[in-house]
Amino acid sequence: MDERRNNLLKEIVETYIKTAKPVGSKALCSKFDCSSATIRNEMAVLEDLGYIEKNHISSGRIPSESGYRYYVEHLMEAEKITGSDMLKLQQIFANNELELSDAITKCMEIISDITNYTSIVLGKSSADNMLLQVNVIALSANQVVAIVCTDKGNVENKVFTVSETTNIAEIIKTSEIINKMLVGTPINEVSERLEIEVKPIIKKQIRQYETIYNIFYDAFNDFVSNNSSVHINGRTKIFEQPEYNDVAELKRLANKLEDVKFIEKVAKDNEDENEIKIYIGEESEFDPNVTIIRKKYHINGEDGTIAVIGPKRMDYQRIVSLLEYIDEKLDSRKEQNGE
Amino acid sequence: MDERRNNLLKEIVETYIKTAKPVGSKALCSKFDCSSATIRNEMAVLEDLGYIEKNHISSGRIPSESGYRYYVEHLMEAEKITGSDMLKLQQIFANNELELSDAITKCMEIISDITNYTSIVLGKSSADNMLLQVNVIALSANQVVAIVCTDKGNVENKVFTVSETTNIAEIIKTSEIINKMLVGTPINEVSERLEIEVKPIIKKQIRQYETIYNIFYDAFNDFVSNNSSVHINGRTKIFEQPEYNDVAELKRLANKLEDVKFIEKVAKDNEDENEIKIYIGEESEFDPNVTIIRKKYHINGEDGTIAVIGPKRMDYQRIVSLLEYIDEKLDSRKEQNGE
DNA sequence: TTTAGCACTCTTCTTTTTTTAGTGCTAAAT
DNA sequence: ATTTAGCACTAAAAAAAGAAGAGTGCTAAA
Repeated sequence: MDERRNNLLKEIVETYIKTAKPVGSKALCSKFDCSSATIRNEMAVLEDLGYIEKNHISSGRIPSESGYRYYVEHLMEAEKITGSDMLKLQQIFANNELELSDAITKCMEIISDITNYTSIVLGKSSADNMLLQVNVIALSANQVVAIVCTDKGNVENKVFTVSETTNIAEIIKTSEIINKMLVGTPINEVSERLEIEVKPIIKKQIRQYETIYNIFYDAFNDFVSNNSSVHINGRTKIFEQPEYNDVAELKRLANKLEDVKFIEKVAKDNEDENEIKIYIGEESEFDPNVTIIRKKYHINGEDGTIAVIGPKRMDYQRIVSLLEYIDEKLDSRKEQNGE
Repeated sequence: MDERRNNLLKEIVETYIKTAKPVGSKALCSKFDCSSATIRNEMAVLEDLGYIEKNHISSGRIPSESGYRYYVEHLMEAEKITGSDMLKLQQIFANNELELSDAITKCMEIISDITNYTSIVLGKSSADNMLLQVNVIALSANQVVAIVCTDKGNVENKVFTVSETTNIAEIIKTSEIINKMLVGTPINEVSERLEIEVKPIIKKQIRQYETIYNIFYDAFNDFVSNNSSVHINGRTKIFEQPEYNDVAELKRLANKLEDVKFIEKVAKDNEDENEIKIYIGEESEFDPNVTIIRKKYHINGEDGTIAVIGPKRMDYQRIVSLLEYIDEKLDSRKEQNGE
């Protein structure tokens, strides 16, 4: 891979990103000051190396997955964010009243809007949350709402209908017992300790302990299963990309983008590193025709992930610079808040 | 419209619903024991009346919007729900532990699954909710979570980062003042009364009243703007219908189905009646190519709407019977709960 | 090493032809 | 007064054929 070859591959990738059309040799000669035949010879080498491929024998070339990978690792310039992109995000961070988590959500909405890709914010992974407090509020003679709050500020609530004979005072008393015994317990262990430690206690003190136990058991279970916040913006934006011009393909992808659990799974960043990560095509584990770019973030001691889903032919440079910009701004705000 | 003509229209509508293909005269003669020419004569009349139309001069007929309307109003049999459909919903209501609102959500998921249409549950229209209680819980030295609860059991929470110098005790004191003064206030009037009545009071008692006032003001505002629950199931199910075989059409509809606010608006049932309502094509105000069927429900003193969005060529009978079944079950559970 | 030249391959677009499903109308039959 | 058989006619969809275009690979000369 000498310099010219690198430049050629870079040019092919970037042209294809811009036009979505296979790149032919003739279109490139002016840029490289040589004949199309020379370009063709070089292209043949790049094809042997597996970086580019063609749809059929006489078409122009498109980057292969390893071509894109080579591009993002060696060729892409870590260009600064463009002025107009920056402007739009700046406005969000200019508002100091805005909580950081809301700022991130807003940023990702904007990114989806300006880039026509799907963007995702995964926050509140309650996994390592601890129980801080459980409140019970009576709504009427036979309805109560149980509110569970964790140390990271995640709150879930559940309304319960109880029979008229159930004593609401007893429910509240039970909540006090739980607060005394279980505060600080990791939220996914609460159900277990509730059964083993709390149930025997309330059995003695509470008349209708069975019914009441079930209320809290359900409330905590609901917490664990519901408590993840996913924001998906512009789910259908990706369809505007010219490669999605086939009904079957469109339906296939639309279905996948419907499945929040699946998106959550592939977008979630469990790794330790703090870098921007790029998953191209098959690597994405979401769909062979998309690329996912994602970045972990930390605010208030909680982890989250922001991610962008676009076609493999996505504007890597732009997305990377946008995500980096958000990260910078986040850091400077955190310093400002003295964290 | 004599009997034969009614039967003919019914047959045309139902055949088209089943096959999605224009219905020709020949296919109908066996059912009516006459020649195709006779059918053609009758069809010409139905066309003059505006109940059926053809795509081009030599195609079979498809029902027009007024044809569908005539069908649902005069021809459709109020058939009982089929056994297999009933079975699936029965399982949900069999579980007496399940809160009714969760049961409805589950039912609509099932309906979307078994019918391949999009289904919607609109609940929690906090419009006529009253403030029941506001709680503040400290998470750390500079973070608090404010939890707002209404008399109907709607709960929203918001995390606030405050500067180290803000006294959390003062925040909690403010929440107590609010609880004393504003409990029972309709939720959408709370912000106003907070400004006019509460602000002057806390100005005297609370040192950092400006910052703290803003926290509560934001929390209530968030409540009003966030607090509507919309569940949309199978957003892309409708694409499985054979009429959606055109990329442009698909994108158009996919975009509309992305817009939760818009769906909420068209699905919401503000009218007084308690009947199942059917909006065909243009009537839907959502999209000329879809039908929306919806039904109001009441549980625990709150209104909600369930709705199904499908092609105009949707299985009216089936959806109506499914929604009726849910309504029946709801009623019997409410009696059981003594409401 | 580069380049001009040329045959060759596929795709895409346009046009033409064929097939098919259905109609409307007329005139005869019931 | 209906119903029906018969037939000419239409439009769409499918298949076939032709023409144009974009791009390649290879060879041989520069």
